[in-house]
Amino acid sequence: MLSNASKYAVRAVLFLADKSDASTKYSAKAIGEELEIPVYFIAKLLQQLVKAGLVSSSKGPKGGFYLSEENLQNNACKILHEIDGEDVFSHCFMGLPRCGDKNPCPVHHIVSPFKDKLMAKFQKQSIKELSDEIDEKGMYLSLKDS
Amino acid sequence: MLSNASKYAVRAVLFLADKSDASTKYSAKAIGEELEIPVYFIAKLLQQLVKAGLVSSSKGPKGGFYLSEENLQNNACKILHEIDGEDVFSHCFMGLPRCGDKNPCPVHHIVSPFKDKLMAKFQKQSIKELSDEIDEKGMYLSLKDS
DNA sequence: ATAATAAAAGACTAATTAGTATTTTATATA
DNA sequence: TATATAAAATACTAATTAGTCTTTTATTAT
Repeated sequence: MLSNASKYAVRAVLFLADKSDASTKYSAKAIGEELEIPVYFIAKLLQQLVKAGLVSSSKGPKGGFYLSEENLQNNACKILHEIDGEDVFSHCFMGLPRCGDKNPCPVHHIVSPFKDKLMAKFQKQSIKELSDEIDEKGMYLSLKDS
Repeated sequence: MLSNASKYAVRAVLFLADKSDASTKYSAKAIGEELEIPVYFIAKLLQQLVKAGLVSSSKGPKGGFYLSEENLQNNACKILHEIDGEDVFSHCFMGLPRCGDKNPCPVHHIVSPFKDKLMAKFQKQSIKELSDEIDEKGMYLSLKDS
């Protein structure tokens, strides 16, 4: 459903949402190691997100990636769309072309409400709100030391 | 989540569950065209399932693929496992290593019940039962002519 | 100024998944 | 018994995804 790339990207962004700000930046190396993601890979992904205006960065010593206040107002869906393309969630789980409420595949009635719930998480909440919820409810972006 | 291969395979098997029996067989060509699946591809997949004992076949004129009464007693999960390997559903949706009830990723509480429901479909029901339900509830395996 | 740091850019390689084509073997039927 | 049919076996090619590496550019601090 999601590519490794977009999973990595979302985790990295949520990490930055929690830990970074304009004066506390993280290098690709630090992020990759913290989240157990290949360093060169997450570097490339974050650069792509910077280009798309979803993440902020600065070069040089004390540079790195971070989320600005504006970045925090975006929803997580934008990350997915930027990395995996616009139709990440639109394909039928069983691969049935033109599957829908009127012509459901055998698992449409299970998959459809699941997608709705995911959308509520990723689309209706801002990254800031999602990140706060992750903190409150004790969810994890990394289990490196657990 | 599922590969094209396993989606194709499940649809093909459910098609055979509905339409075939020991005296009514379908060629790979017929199945591929009916389900809008690349013919050579579904041929190869069905051959793999025959080898695994999940589908039956006979060669020559009037030959083709079909499901025997024994084949119908299997669950659909076996198809998925045969094609995509044993850990199709076990990976975390966000790619978090060691995600689980105790250490949930940000969408674990949404994904986990979804997986349970899918399991109930694919693991607890036989292919026969699933196929009957598809008939009853008017679900689709193909929308070729809709 | 210069050295060190870290992103940006871009060019790769590797692995996996998807799909196609060819040859061989078995079997029904004419 | 010859022919046509269709699976089985096998060997591919193509496309996508995953991951790595090198060079360049900008910036900070010494």
